[in-house]
Order: sequence, then structure tokens, then C-alpha cells
Amino acid sequence: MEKPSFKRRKESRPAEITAAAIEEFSLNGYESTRIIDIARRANISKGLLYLYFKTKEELFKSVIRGFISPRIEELRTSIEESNLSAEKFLRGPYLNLIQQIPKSKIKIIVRLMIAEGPKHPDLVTYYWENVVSKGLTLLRRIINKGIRDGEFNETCLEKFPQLLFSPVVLSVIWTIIFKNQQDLDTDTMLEAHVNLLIDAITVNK
Amino acid sequence: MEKPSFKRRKESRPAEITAAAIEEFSLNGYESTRIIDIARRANISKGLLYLYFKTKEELFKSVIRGFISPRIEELRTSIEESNLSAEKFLRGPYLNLIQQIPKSKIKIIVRLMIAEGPKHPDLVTYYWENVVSKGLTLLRRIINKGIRDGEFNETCLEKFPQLLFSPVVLSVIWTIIFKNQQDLDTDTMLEAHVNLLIDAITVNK
DNA sequence: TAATTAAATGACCGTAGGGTCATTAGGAAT
DNA sequence: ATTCCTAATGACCCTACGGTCATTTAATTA
Repeated sequence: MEKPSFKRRKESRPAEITAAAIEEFSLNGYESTRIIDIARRANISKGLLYLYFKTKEELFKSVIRGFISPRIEELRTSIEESNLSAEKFLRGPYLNLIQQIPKSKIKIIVRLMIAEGPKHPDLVTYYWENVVSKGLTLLRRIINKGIRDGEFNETCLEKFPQLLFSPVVLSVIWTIIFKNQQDLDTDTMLEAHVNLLIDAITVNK
Repeated sequence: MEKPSFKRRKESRPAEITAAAIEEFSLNGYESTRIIDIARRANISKGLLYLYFKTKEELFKSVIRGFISPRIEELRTSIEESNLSAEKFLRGPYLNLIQQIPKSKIKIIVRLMIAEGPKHPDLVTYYWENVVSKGLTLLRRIINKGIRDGEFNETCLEKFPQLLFSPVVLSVIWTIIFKNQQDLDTDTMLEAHVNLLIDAITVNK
């Protein structure tokens, strides 16, 4: 086992820096995070960080984008590769996916988008195009399939697929803000929500 | 019409300062808001602001509390003073109340709590005790009334009253972040949501 | 092993902004 | 009118931090 040389590792630096940065940004938000803290966490000097990232803002954007991008294909394939009925899909893979979110680091992104979004409009655009609008489209596709197949009634869920997702947003925010006040069993709550909505839109037998 | 004297108005200063502060904080969040900007908006000098508020942090907390408190009685009375059936209450006063939220300035508070909460835990405690836990209790009361009266099935909504509220959270965040990407008809969406949930939990005839 | 390259350092700079305080001036009392 | 009190001012202090750059030092080449 060789002890790591802390010198001359041009290739691995950017990844180490962004990894350190997401930790720090998630702890303190954008403004309160100091470059020197990120550098120290990455075991490098401040100057070296500026060799790889021109400004704090550029580093921030790079962090957000790098964090979101890997998740997107994951989401798309999970949705597209299934041949389940709409109801089975919602109760299975979809429920499973949204149950992961409040436990994953994605919630950091949600908080940062809310807190810093208004000051970084191009980040919002990126997030919209790569996550939100794609997600909405996929949800809408599922609902429509259910309607076509006679499983679901004509429903306003097709107009507002957000309603399928809204408790995820609440869960994420809850776990960020109120974890010291009251725990929330997000797994059970999200399952309950999916059940309720399916009950509401399923064609009566 | 007398032109206002900008001198010696000890009584009205604090209110003027907090009014200016909420504007600035809602524009930029806590860290990025400069004291001098708040002072200028209130037409006073920086020194005078510090005569009424010892620190930026104290001013911030005062702003949040001052903004929330007036809404609380409003909420409580709206809920307690009604003798409607549970279903009628949800479709009427409750829907009406939540439809106001994404259009009101309350969303500023939501954003600030998410962005700054982790750094101001006593504010979170205040918000929890005065808004969230009270709201949950009241919602649970309505659901239970519906069950007792035979309107609703035994339902997990009683365990997770948050589900009745979650699209409000989504709406608020949506209107803050994505207003430049895509408008959301929150009135219609919230109505659709209440309808769906009531459909799901109403006892079959 | 000497020369060369570029990765890495950290002292330093400039500025922004929270907070202070000596001074000014409005208004009340006599 | 004179005196006094205190609301109000804004110049100033000080620290924090984003960003720079001359210098050092690890690897590479000959």
C-alpha cells in the first residue's frame, strides 16, 4: 500500500475538488462557503484550486451539473425499459425511485436550487431542461398509457403530473429542515400517496 | 399634504426597517443582503438601523417572526370557526386558503426557511411550533371528523396529513424557481388535488 | 546530474461589508 | 432664546474572503 503522493496529480484534481465542493456547499450554501474550506477538504492549496476553476461561481455550476447529469440516464432508462402496466409501474419502479430521493444526496441540489437559483438563472435553465421537463414528460407518458389501456379514467393527473411528485418535494424539504423536530417516515408516506392517487383514478370495476 | 419629516420618528422606525428588510431578504437571501441596502430602502442611515437592531441576525429573526405571526390566528380561526362537513370544508375554506399561499408573500418565508434554516435553528423551532405543528394538528382534526361522521374511510391521510398540503409546497417552490421556464396554474392544480384525494377517501355509496 | 517543465504553494492584495462611535441637529422644556 | 436630550448621521475600523502571482519543488528528459 503506497501512501498517496500529494503532488502532481493533474488528472484527478478536478474530481477531488468538486467532491469537496459539494460537501461544503451542501453544508453552508453558496455564499457562506469559503474557497479555502473546499481547498482544505480536497487537501490542496487555494492557489491550485484556482488553477482548475477560474472562479467560485464556475466551480459551483460545475458541481451542480456534475451531480445531476449521472442521475438522468438512470431515471430515463428506469422508466423506458419497463413493459409493466401503468398501475404496476407506478406502484413498482416509480415508487421505488421516489422513495430513494429523500434519502439520497439529491436533496442537496434541491436546497441549493431553491436557495441560490434566483441568483444563478443559467443553472435553473440547466436543471429545468435536464431534469424537470424530462421528468414531467415521462410521467405524462405513463398516465396516458394507463388511460389508453383502460386502466385509468380521464384524469387531471395528465394535466398536472406534478401531483404525482409533490410529496417527494415535501419529503426532501422536511428532512432538510425539520429533522430535529419530527421524523417523517417518507417511505410509508410516499407509498400511501401513490395508493391514494391510484385509487382515485382507477376505473371502477 | 405635509411632506414627511425624516427626523425623530422613534415609534415608526422598527416597522419601517423590518418592512424594508423583508423586501431585501426576499430578493437576495440572508448572506447577500447588505445592511446598507436595507437602511437605504427604509430611508435611514446605517447607524440608525443599528440603534434599533443590535445585529443583522437579530433583524433577520425579527423579520421572519413578524411576518409569520399575523398569519397564524387567521389560519386557526378559518379552520375552527366553521361548521361545515369535512368534505365541504376541504373543498371550500381549505382550498381557498391554500390557493392564496403561492400568490402571497408567504413564499418568501418558505424560501428563506429552506435556504437559511440550517444556519438558524431557533428560527426553525419557532416556525415549527407556530406554523407547521399547529397546521398538522388542525388538518388531522378535519380528517378525523370526516371519519367519525362516516364521510371518509379509515385512511392514511390521518397519519400523513402532509399529503393534503404537499402540492402547496411544490407550487410555492415552482413559482419561485421556474417562473421563467413555465407557468403553473396553481389554482386549478390545487383544486384538482383536493378533488383527487377526496375521491380516494370518500366512502362509496 | 543538470536542465527544463509545469504542478503546487501561500503570502499578499483589494475590496466589501458588518459593526462602532464621535459628532450633528431636531425638538421639547424652561 | 438658551439648554438639554436623544434621534440620527456617516466616516471610520477591522475582519473575512475572493482572487493573483512570484516562488518553490516534483517529475521528466537528455
